[in-house]
Amino acid sequence: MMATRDIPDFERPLTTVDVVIFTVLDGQLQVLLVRRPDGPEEPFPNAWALPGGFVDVRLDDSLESCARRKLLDKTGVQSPYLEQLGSWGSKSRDPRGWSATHAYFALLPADAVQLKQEEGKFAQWHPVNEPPPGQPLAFDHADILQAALERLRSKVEYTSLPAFLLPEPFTLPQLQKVYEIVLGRPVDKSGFRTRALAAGFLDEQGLLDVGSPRPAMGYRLKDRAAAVYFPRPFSPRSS
Amino acid sequence: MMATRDIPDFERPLTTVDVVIFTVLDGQLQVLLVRRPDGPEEPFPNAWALPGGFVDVRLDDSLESCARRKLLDKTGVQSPYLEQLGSWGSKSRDPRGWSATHAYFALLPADAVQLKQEEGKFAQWHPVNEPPPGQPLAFDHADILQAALERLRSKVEYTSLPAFLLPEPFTLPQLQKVYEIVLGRPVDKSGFRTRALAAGFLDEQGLLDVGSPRPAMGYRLKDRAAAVYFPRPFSPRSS
DNA sequence: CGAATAGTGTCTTTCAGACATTATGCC
DNA sequence: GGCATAATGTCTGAAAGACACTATTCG
Repeated sequence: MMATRDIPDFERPLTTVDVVIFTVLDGQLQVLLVRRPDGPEEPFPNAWALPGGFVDVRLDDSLESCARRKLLDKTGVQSPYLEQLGSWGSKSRDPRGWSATHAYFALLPADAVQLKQEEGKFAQWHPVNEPPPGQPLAFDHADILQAALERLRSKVEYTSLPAFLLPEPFTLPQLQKVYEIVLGRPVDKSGFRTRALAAGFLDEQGLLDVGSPRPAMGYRLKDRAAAVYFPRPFSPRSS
Repeated sequence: MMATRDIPDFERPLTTVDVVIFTVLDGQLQVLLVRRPDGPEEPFPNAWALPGGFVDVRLDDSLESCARRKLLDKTGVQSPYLEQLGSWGSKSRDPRGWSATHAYFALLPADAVQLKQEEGKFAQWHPVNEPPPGQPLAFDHADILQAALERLRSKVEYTSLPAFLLPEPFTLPQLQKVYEIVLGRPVDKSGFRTRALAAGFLDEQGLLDVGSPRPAMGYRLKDRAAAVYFPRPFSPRSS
């Protein structure tokens, strides 16, 4: 390595933040995408992309606050579950120059979201299993989305993450459904209930009538800031 | 969010990469630290710091190749186990300005390292349990080191990561020792052997005499590039 | 009273942890 | 042959998965 003695005089990389925002809507896991602006000088004009953009050193105190700002702008949600996913940086990922993006992923209940339509820019939910129509995602956002999905699916096996996708209060059958949606496979009811309750992240909120024949107990999270880790992962018995 | 239509005209954050390099030496988990340069304009002069520095857009194709370059510079090691840890960015972490660092962590066998002493800059191994003498670590490197330790200790519970800390070939008792060093607790021999062998990441290399009364089977990794995940974590029986 | 969903009980099998035992090589 | 370490065997208890059963509400 050469001089760290001083700030280097060569070009600084571009610094951006992107947020992968998940929710469950219509029984599917969905991700929020925005359309890139049109224009001859724009990278990936009109393509769908993850919400994000440049770090603004005048507005943002930190990477995380930058991510929260973008999240608030797009969804109106103040404090969803938010975790850092990783960073992607190379000289080729953005045609405008050497760029590094810091990716976050967020989980929130669909009903909390007020999609903002500003200046002809559309934010829209897309099922993660159906690629958005038209061109592929802008930049390396397909890679980032893929990584976010893998992280989510892997953590769902042993954490309370899916609870952040539901509006409160929710019932255990509803929560189980979300686990099944994210995992893509059925989950045993009895085992699920035992584990979820034993993990101790739920507070009872009284019976809840959700339209099914028999009302079920409503629950809310004890702590909407942090996920809870189960001692062992869910796993179908390997025969 | 405002204009992503164009590259913003305000200041760009500084972009750096730091590497947390672990090895096992003298029966302890150790981390490689370097001394910050001295000088009136230097941030944290003379303090110990993680090896790292600015991304050089002329030299580095990507964040990872930047990390590998710094690793090679400091240790001479070409391809250790390397994984991204996360990023830390804020306006206050570096007195020189808004800065974002991309942290990686690397595992390597101590004997592979040729510590380079250049221009009076010292790279030196430090046991992770003993804070280095003098001032605290530069920047937020104590936080980063802490995060790396947590990541390592957590992954050791259910992956083959410790194998990357040993020179090949190694024996199972040696490997078990490394697990115990990183975990900070004893591990049952029988269970360890069963799990390690069942995980299928080892290749037999013939008997190895390591000075103990009875020679033990030597092993090497089938794949030095990737860690293997165990189906279930190690865990002492919770009585 | 029947249908549909909520919630509980029970059985079985797996498997990790604990610990005892055997195997091997060296002095 | 004894000692130290390597390697394997055995037992047991905990717990997860599978599935059957009971409970509750509504029409």
